Amino acid sequence: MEYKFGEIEPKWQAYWEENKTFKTPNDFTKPKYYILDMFPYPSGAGLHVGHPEGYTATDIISRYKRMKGFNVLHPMGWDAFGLPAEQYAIQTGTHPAVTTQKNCDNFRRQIKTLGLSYDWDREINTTDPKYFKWTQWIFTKLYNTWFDYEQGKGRPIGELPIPEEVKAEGDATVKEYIGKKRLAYYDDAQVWWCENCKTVCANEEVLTDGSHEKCGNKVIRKNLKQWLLRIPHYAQRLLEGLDDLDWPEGVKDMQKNWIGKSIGAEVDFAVEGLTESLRVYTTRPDTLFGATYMVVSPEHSMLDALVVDEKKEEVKKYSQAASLKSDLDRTELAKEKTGVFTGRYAINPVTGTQVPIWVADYVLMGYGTGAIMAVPAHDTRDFEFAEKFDIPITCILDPKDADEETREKVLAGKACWTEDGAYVNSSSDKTGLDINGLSKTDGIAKVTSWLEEKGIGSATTNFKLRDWLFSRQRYWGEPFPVIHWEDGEVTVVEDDLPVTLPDMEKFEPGDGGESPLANAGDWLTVVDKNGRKGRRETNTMPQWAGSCWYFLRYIDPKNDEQIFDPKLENYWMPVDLYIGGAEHAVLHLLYSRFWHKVLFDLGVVSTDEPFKKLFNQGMILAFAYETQTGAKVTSDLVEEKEGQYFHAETGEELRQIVAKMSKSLKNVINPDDVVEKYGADALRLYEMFMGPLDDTKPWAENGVKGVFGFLSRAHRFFANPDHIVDGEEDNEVLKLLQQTIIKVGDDIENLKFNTGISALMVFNNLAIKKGKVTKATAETFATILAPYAPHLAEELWSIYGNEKTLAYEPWPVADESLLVEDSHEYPVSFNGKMRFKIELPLDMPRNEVEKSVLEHELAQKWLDGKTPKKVIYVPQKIINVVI
RNA sequence: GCCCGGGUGGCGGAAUUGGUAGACGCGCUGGAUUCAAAAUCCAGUGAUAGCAAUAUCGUGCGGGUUCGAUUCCCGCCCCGGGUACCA
Repeated sequence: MEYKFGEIEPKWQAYWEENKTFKTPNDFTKPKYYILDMFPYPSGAGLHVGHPEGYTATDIISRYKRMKGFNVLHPMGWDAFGLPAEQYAIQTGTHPAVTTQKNCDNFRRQIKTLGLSYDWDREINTTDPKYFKWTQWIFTKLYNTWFDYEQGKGRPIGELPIPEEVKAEGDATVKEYIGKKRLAYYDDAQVWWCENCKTVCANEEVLTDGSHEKCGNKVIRKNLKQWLLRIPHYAQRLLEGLDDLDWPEGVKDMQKNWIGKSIGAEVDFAVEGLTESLRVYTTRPDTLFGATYMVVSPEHSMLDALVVDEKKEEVKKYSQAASLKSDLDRTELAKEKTGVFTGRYAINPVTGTQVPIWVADYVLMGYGTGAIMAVPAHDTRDFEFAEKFDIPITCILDPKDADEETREKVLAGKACWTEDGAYVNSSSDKTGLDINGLSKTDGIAKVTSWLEEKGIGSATTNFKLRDWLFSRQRYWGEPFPVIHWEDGEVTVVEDDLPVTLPDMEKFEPGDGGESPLANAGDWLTVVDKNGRKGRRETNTMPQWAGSCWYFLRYIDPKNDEQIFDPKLENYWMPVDLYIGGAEHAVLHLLYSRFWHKVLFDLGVVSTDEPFKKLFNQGMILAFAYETQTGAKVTSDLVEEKEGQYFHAETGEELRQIVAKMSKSLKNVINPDDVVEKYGADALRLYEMFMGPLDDTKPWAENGVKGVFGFLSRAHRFFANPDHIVDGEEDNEVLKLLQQTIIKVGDDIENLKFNTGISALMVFNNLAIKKGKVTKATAETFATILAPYAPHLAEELWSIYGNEKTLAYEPWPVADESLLVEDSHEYPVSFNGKMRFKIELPLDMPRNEVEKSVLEHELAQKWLDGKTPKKVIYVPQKIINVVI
């Protein structure tokens, strides 16, 4: 009875397709369950084994939930705009649409061979004009929305109150005023530019080392007119929204850090010889007594006014040098502080003393006010700077808990102390402020209210989150529905969407940051009814645009009248479970939440957050091999003998290590090959059996053989009518079956697929050992196997004479009465060490339990004549004798 | 530097309201089957000592709490991820 997966699997895949088994009806009478995969970018390389990991997990849950009576929405689509197709077009002249179509077809074919239960009638593609019509539509909504801080929500731009003084200035000023409030705006921006990709990229797309996350090339700064989105307006909402989400804490932390909320105060320092004061932002207004100098960033707007004549030349030189430095030089490696004294002094408002104002590039213009008060005694950066330039260091926090040596140094201004301490030197007769003896919280509160009374400061909140750079110099992306008119007006087109891409033959980007669309001929030019000429926006949207909202389109993918039917949205949203890689922790997931909140405020969607529960699958790595000296050896040159590894040519013994799959190591696993050799069910099972879903783990072909063995044994046993008998089921089998039903179900609910499979294996082992089971048992086994190995399960189900698919058979309910025990085999320990076991009735009174244990012959041995001090008896758990 | 996550057999990994450490699978060893091999089946398999029954040790390291700690607390070490002049 051979396990012919090569026949079984295509047969059932064809059955599901022909019968539209997984078509999802909009059946409002059933409870819904929306389970979503992060849709892939269909690359030319096809699926790798990382894709099916998440897809199998969601498929198992989908199949399980259907059996539990839910109406399950489980769709798939393509995030198909993107660079590779465009680069291929530049090289070969093949239109990106052609390449994309081919790749999508290949991905779909591959995914179908895995037996995943998607509703293919809901397939979407971000490059389809019928799809990106609505991406553009959302862009127009962003453009026409402003954030009302009083109500804490986005509102239509028409509801924006215009102040009288603005109105008085005329239409142009009103327009400008409105433009400054829109969530999408077009402006000069200092942007990250990747010379390799010839495009700009968002802050979030630049890695820590200053390289572009797409290609690894170092990015540079450039000034360009670009579209930006005012995501910081939603910073507070995005932060608060995280609290109620069932997401991995790590991802929430990453988003929190990225949003970077800090609470502090803005303080105005009077500047000697100027009427204008210098405003700084600080999180520690209570350390004002220790502020011995100030720093403004080289880009600060007041810099010119601050610099005294004799310092002009020096400061100018310094600022120019700073502007030429890349941000990388300014932050990453250049730990050595640099700066120049402006020659000007400010007055410390709490001490009334003079403090010098410096310019230094360790202060960034983009955060706070671009100027700081420096407290060198208690801030590492300020301390380094003050030491280098011999600026006074005043200790105002006594490190009471530190060791004596450190404490003395800190008090003397010879060391920096950044922890808490007791205020010293924190009072002034001149200004009357005194915070000595207060706690940190009280100190901050007292100084802040003192500043507020004097009208020179106020409590302020700051966020690290910056405007989102939203345009790219690419061809293969959503065109902006935007026209730049010859008279300088910019309009956003709201009717006649979509704006489609022009057909082109050359896709090279222009020099100096011009999109390929700048050469688009007729497409470029527009004339309005008054004869005014305009030029279409030539930048396109970033790849994130299409993925920001795709989960909404699955709900009603063919609707040409609306983005979706609100009734359907109301039923299906939010996404109940979203599974994908952790690499999207801040990018896609933050952008998506932002758009969703705007759409929520505008009443387009019914939920404030799109994804109720999020889960990250771990990365799949592969084994690689290296010599004793650490030289890597490609996998085709490795031989395994008796569990050890040798170089096929030199015979040298090799070490097995774990590494990312890579072409250079020749250790890439192609799912097609696995399906060919072991079948889709084996691939699915192994992907889940490897370990916890969220762990990073290495692929091992022997592991695939292991689960393949399980499927073969299960098939050999359960598909053979000789093993399926009538009559009463064996008690042991019956009992284990109930336990397995519970275990497999619970493990699916908790995404612990590896142990669920283990339970199925244990049951299979027992059935084989017994040699026979009843038909009822066999059918139950097929049912609980189905989410994991659906092809084999359907096969068995039909062998038992069922004519319909088991995809909608109810999940079995365990008969818990069969699991009730009347006795328990207790482990008996002496001083915590397990020594022997004893079977005792559950209803035995405590004193009799103790008696039975102590009378046991082995107990005499361990007691060794002594009287036990105490006997711990935990019913149904253990017995511990303390001697 | 800071913030997360993690260290358990030869390997992937089980087990946490504190209660038999090592489920399940791989690998390995022995046996059955075979002319032989593959495949399959059966048995064994944490380390050390012992013919064995059995004993001692054992969940990164060092302490602590407890009748009892992989699990809780304190202090370290190592690995992975994120982030970094954000005032």
